[in-house]
Amino acid sequence: MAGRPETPGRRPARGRRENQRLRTRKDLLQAAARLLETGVTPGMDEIAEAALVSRATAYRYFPSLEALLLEAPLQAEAPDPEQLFADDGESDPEARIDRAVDALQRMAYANAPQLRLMLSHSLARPARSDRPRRQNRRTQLIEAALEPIRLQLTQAEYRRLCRALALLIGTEAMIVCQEVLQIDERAAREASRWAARALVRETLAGRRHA
Amino acid sequence: MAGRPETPGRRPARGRRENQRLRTRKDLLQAAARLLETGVTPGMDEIAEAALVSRATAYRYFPSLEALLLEAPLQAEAPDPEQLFADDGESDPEARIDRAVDALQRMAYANAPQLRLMLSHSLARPARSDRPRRQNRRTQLIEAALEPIRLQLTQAEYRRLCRALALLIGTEAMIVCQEVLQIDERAAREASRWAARALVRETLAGRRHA
DNA sequence: GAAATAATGAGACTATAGTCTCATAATAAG
DNA sequence: CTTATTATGAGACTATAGTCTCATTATTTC
Repeated sequence: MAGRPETPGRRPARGRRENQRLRTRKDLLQAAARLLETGVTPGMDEIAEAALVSRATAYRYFPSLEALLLEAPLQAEAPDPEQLFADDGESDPEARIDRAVDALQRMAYANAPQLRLMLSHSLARPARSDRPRRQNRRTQLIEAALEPIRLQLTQAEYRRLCRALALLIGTEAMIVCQEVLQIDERAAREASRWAARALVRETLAGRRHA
Repeated sequence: MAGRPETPGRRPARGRRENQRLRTRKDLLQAAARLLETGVTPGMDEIAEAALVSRATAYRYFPSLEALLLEAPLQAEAPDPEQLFADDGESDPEARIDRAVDALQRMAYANAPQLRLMLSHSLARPARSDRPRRQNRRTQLIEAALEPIRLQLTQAEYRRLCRALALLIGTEAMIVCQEVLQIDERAAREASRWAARALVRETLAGRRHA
């Protein structure tokens, strides 16, 4: 029989021809990632061809082009929050936010074409519970950056600040800068950075005066 | 000859059969808007059928499905900046920003399904000069709100503030609140509003201390 | 090595976006 | 009314996403 070679939902079945399947899967994801870096949405044909695999096989491993693109590895990964603040004892909250904003926005721009596509696909249909949720890198990064001042704030203040900061960074902020403001990456980073600092400053100032 | 009936780029040619063309165009846009409100992306076939027009005619008026969807009228229109600040002499910049943020976010949530689709389409492919640009309501609204304090700021300060505010409102901010933060409309408006006020306050405070 | 099993390739098939051509219907001008 | 002009409808055509079937190839097992 033709059959599916380990459709995502199936159990591992680790005894039988696992390496071959893992290699095919990896080849597809790598080919997709390579093509995505060009900024043009690759078709299933192109990806399959680049992976030296037939189109039918590609569909055996991924139920749709979208699923493949969503799993394609990012060119530059988001920095690990732990690691970003691990080396030094920097406790100035503005400096820490600065670093987080900078790291995330650089990552976003480095993966701009792919992130745009991922967002586009996730918006194409109304949220469904069975659909894989989109990754969320920014919340962890923001919380890590605010860690030193968390206890100085009420829960309401902290939550309010976290939410506002989430609006200033990540894929969506990049989109606004590209499509609406039409400014380059450097100016975009500048804008996010200034706003983030200002919100932290404002929060702490309000705390002191209260 | 078959011919195009006033392709967007052509000159008005206002003498010859203009009403017929305007009516067809309006019918297409209205049909698209009606279908979009269901939250599902309509196909050109569906729109043309709903507009009682052939598919070929639809393509004569709009170069692509995307172009049609981008021009489709929103269910609740964004408030006219002039009108929003016309009636009273409110000059407190924070109050004005408050009003602008509130108005735009209410509009965004009222048109959430359609705006999500519009954004999705505009992200699906890399920006191309021949592709219809997306609408931009927020910039005008922000500038109108900041009008009373514009002269108190340097151009750099003003531009910086405008850019930062653009990150806090509009479709993308709504997306972040829905998908990343997963908060309801009221909490989202609250977040945008507080952040916008804080940035205005911070800008003016920095001005005074300088 | 031979048999059973699983992955793959080739290709037919459907659906929708978009293009193009030609015939027809509606309108304006004489 | 007649004629030229213009919008429209019908349908053929290409391209790509996605599905499905079947033969072939590669791997495992005995």
